[in-house]
Amino acid sequence: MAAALVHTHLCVSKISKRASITTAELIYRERQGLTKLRHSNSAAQFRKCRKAFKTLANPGSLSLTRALVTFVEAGYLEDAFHLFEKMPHSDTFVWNVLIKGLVTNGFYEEAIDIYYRMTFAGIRADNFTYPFVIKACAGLSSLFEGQKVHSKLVKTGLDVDVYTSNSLISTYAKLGRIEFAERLFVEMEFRDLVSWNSMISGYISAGDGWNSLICFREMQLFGMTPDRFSIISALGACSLECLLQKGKEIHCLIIKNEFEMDSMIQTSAIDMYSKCGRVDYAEKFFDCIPQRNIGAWNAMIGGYSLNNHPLQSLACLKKMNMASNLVSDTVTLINVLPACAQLGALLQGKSVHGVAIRKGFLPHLALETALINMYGECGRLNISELVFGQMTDKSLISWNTMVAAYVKNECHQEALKLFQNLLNANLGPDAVTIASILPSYAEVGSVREGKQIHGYVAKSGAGSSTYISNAMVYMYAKCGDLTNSQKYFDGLIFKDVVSWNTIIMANALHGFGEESLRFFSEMQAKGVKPNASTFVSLLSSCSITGMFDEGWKYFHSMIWEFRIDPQIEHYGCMIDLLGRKGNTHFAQHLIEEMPLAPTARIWGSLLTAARRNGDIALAEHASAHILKLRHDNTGCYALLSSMYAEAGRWAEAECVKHNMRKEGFEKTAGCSVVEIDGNICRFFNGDRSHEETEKIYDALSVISGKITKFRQQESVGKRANSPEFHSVRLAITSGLISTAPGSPILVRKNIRICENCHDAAKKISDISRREIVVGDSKIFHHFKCGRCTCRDYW
DNA sequence: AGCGTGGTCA
Repeated sequence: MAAALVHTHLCVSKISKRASITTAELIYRERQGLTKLRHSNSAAQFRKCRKAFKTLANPGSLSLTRALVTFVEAGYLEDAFHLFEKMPHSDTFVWNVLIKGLVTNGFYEEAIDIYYRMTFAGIRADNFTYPFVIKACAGLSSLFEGQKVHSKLVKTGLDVDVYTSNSLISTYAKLGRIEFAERLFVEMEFRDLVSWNSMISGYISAGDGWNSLICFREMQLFGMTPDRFSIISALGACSLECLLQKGKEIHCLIIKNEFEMDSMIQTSAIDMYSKCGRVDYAEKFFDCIPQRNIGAWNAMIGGYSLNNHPLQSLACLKKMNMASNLVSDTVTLINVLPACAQLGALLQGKSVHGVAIRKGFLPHLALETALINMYGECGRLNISELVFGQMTDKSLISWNTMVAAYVKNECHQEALKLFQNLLNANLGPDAVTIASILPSYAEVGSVREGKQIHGYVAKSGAGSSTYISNAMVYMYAKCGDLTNSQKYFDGLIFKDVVSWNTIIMANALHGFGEESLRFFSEMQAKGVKPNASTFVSLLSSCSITGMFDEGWKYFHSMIWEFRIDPQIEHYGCMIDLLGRKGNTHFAQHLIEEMPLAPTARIWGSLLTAARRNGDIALAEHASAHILKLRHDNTGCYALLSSMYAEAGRWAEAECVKHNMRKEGFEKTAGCSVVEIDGNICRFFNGDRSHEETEKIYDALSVISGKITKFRQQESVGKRANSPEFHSVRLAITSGLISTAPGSPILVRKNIRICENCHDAAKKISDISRREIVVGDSKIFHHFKCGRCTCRDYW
């Protein structure tokens, strides 16, 4: 209790810094207060406040209590506090007024402290006190405090008060304990309209629109007539569950009850229609409002953003600024930012940020989160990071948004690091977090990390989502663990078309073409209709494993049997397939003839084909197109320069390297990762930083001796960038000497494996009698008995 | 006596 008292004084001093009021100060404050009140445009309040100040200046005529009420009503917490400390406060009423003032102004912690100070002073809290105290618990998100207060209520018998019970219902719902709210509601002896409304909105806090609507119907069966509160909540329930029909019914109720001029109902109705995906209905409703309030505008601006009409969203904001005297508030900005994000309109986004700063809206949790998202979508991660770093208050949503921003910009390492911080901060990841982070695990995660995230998926209950399950199947496959990917897939109770597409792609990635085809037949046998993505997986599988005839067969059946128009990705697969067959002319022809504009990825396929066929002219042609289309062309430059080098055209090779540096690109350093006893070992080319370096290099020299019989002499020179010491070989060797004989070795590499190492890996798999799996930037190579699943084309 | 419950757009 002593601690609570000390705390109270600290908190009080936050609000009221001075200890006493002088007459001069009073006059000053009066002037200040009066000016403020004039602005607030309330003549009645203005007169009252003036009277209150007079009362204070002239203690003879006093009604200090009345003055206190006036201060609290005007929101002058400082003055209220001064007065409170100076007046006798043996009366419950005085305390109640102060607590009310604190709660309505958001000083929840202080309100709770005053409540404890009150009980400590021996003043009995009454049925007027508790609704505020309970509301403060909700504001603090403190279930602990809430339950403490509740038990006190039961002890004093005040829990039968309908006001108090109603507050408890909504507070429990807000604190995530809808079952407590339900129990209270059921056990209430007398339920009024507010009780029903609290329950209806309580279900919405719990994210349960269905029960909210059931409650809404039941209240009518009990003879209660819904008021504006009930209607606003019911509309919220329709938005939550996307129930357009039900929403229209409630719209009828609005008309019947003549609530159309209620601005909050207007806002809710616009929101309901746009959340149900009918921005046109929302627009109609909006257009019929003669005097639009800021809420209606905000809902409309948000509705356009939500339904992917970013230009209309921006236009709506402009219209608001032009056609009305309304000014943007925080919600306006929060709603228009997704539109900037969708358009990638950095300039507009920045100007919104500017407005937020100028108007003093920051820091603001939701607004900052929207900014992080906008900058992330516009590719300005550094600003996202800056905003995130400066946030004084972060919610799980802000964390999720930052993770998603990293993932969107393919900064997977950063995403994983942030996710780790999130776990360390003891913020339980939710389904959104997991869905955002899984692609990063797929891109850079190890099998061990994959299993770790598997644990979080199970713990968070996110595994019941098919979306997340599919991402898990893909993640395991992308981490190199096809067995667990398969297992996870087999364990799925509900498999949608994406699940099947994923397992087909998973097998394609690992070069198991026949398996892919088998899954394709199986999905059709199970009655799942393939979609365009199914064929991307299937055709990729054909091209990766070189099933030429099957590839064309499926391409044709896609068009003629399944009536799916080929998209650019399908053409990409076919061009890969043609390239693999060495038919570069036909590949080029297909690019020219296809009805879609070729992308950098398409020219990349042609470039790969050119490389395999040693066709430098074609490679130059493809590269020229890539350089025009894409910004980051590190891979393209690297490939071209190595082709020139292989052909002995050194000057041109050097020229390409020069251009690359000129544009500010560095050749990506090759890096391979192998997992040994759950530890991740990372190797660069010629890396000597590993603690077992001597052992690894000794073993590698023995291996090299066995696989390159006549080149032995050369390697004495030991150039660090010689293929002999490429990162893949270091990783494989490290795996060989540190794991049990006969067990498979899994290595992942950030860039394409070079031909020399591919050849070496085949031989190593043969002489060591081990299965070696190497995942490079494109596919997984399963080396076994001197052969690779990619059949030497990648 | 006066202080009380539920609500929109994020």
